[in-house]
Parts: sequence; C-alpha cells; structure tokens
Amino acid sequence: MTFDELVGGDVNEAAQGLIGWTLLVDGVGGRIVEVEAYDQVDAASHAYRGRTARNRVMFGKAGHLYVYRSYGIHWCANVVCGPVGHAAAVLLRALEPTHGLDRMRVRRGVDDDRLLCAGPGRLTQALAVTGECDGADLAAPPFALLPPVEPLAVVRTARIGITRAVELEWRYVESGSSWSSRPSRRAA
DNA sequence: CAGTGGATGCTCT
DNA sequence: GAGCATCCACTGT
Repeated sequence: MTFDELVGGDVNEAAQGLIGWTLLVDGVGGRIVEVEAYDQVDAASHAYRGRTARNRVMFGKAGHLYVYRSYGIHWCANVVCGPVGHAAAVLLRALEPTHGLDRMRVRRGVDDDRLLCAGPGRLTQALAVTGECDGADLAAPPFALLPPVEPLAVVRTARIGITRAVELEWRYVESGSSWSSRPSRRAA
C-alpha cells in the first residue's frame, strides 16, 4: 500500500499502518514505533469543536503535516488523514532513530539515544520540526517516507496525556519496541 | 522507581 | 482567564 492510500483512509487504520514506516526530515529520522489517532468525532481532538485558525490543516489534504505548540514549549507533529473536509490526524509519538543520529544528539542535547525521539516533543526537536512546518506536504522534500521492509506486530492501547475520551484505545505501538515514550519493561 | 511541580505561550471560553 | 495531545528536575522511598 502506498503512503497516499494509507493516509487517505480511516484514521485508525492509517495510525496502525504507519507503524514501521521510516520518516526522514532532511535525511534525519527513524522508524515510527508509536502513534495516536485523533478524529473530529473524538472529544480529545483539537477538531472536536470545529474548524479554527489552529486546526485548519486537519481539515485539508491527507499526507500533510499538522504542527501545533504544546504547553507553550514543545511542538507536536501529526500526519493529516482522511478525505478533505473531514478532520483527522495521527500524532507521531516516538521513533526508533536510524538516520542522522549525530545531528539528533546535538539538537536534543542528551547522551542517551533512548531519549532522542521517545515522546512527541522530543521527536520534533530531534527532527527540527517547528510551527513553520505546519501544512507542509510530507511527500515533498525535505520530507521522505519509506515503507517497512518486513511485517511487524502492533499493540493497541489507550492514549496518553489526555483528559477526555480516555476510554478509546487509539494508541498504537510496535510490539516489543524499546523506543516508545513508555518503554515496556519486558521489551525484547 | 513514584510522585510532584515549574516552565512557558497560545487557543478558545 | 483556564487549560492544555509535554518534558525535565527534583523530592522521597
């Protein structure tokens, strides 16, 4: 399945399907190992109360980036999904760093590679994604997306850091990955 | 390890 | 004026 086909469909199927893809920004990035789905029918979504200046990109074309500021400090990056006019997006929560580790270490200022991309705010800092990227097309440079080379298992859980619609299990993590924002103690 | 609180800016009520 | 789709440092076991 192509990236366009994947993100053009149901946001939860897209979220699960995005696990294992490699995201690069100017040659720096890694494999997506943790994401969450958000939809306009979902009370935890920025689009729940309709279109605003901040969330307008969510209503636009699939495969573009929705970037917003979180807690006044961090940036969070989402992949817009579904048809134009229906607001849905997949929040990128963690990558397994594979490309440009040196540049990520400098940007993050940490020694432990485990902390380079484990969390939505950390991931954007490591890849230098900011509000200037809001609305950018992920199919065009400096962005690149490479499909997984082999099948992988995905675990579904409740989302993290929200207060509404906490019962929905719309978080997807690569099974056994030790690179997620909430590492499993039993990671292989 | 678990729990707490501060930083900090913007959006929406 | 409240409330965040967060991270980090610090406390106490």
